[in-house]
Amino acid sequence: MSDQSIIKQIIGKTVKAIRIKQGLSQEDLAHECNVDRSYISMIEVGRNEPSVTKIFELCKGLKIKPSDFFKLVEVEYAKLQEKDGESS
Amino acid sequence: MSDQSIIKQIIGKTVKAIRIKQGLSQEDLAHECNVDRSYISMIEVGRNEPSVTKIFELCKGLKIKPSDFFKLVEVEYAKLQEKDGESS
DNA sequence: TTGTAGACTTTAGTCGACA
DNA sequence: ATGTCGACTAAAGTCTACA
Repeated sequence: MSDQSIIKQIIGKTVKAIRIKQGLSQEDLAHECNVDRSYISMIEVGRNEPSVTKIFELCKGLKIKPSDFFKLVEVEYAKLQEKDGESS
Repeated sequence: MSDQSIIKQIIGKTVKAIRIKQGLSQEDLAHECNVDRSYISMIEVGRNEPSVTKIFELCKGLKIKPSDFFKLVEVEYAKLQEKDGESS
């Protein structure tokens, strides 16, 4: 229940953080990736969880390697797992 | 058109390769991740593209870090991009 | 042990318009 | 420059059963 929604929140925050750091607007990024601007917004806000394909495209626009992107996500995910107290 | 289907093929092959290496059956993995076995099959065959959330769960069962998983995917993806002749 | 089919519910993803 | 609503099409994801 928690897991399914946690990931998309993290992805959204991560995309936004990188986009800001690159000095891009949502529209800039949307244009780079050939998607609608509103879709970028949905992702960043955590309303939609982008598919891997989309994330690869986003990473192209964000000029970051997908594996590096997921490393960031992974770290945040691990943090939240601690809080929730997940015993592997 | 090509890109959208390439990724799921790569993900499928990658999941399968790791699963085999771990000596797990599809059913073992399905049980680890609390999903149906047929779903694992669909992924491996490249019929469905699992969401990031699902991939994180799969990685837990496969005992691999998501970022490492995506590194493998990324490498294969890069290879195919060469073949297709993607500039950038 | 794996692939697939079918039927179903939920969600991603596209787009235009408005706050 | 960003979030959201509404409506739509496509695809994910679940499950049972059969090759």
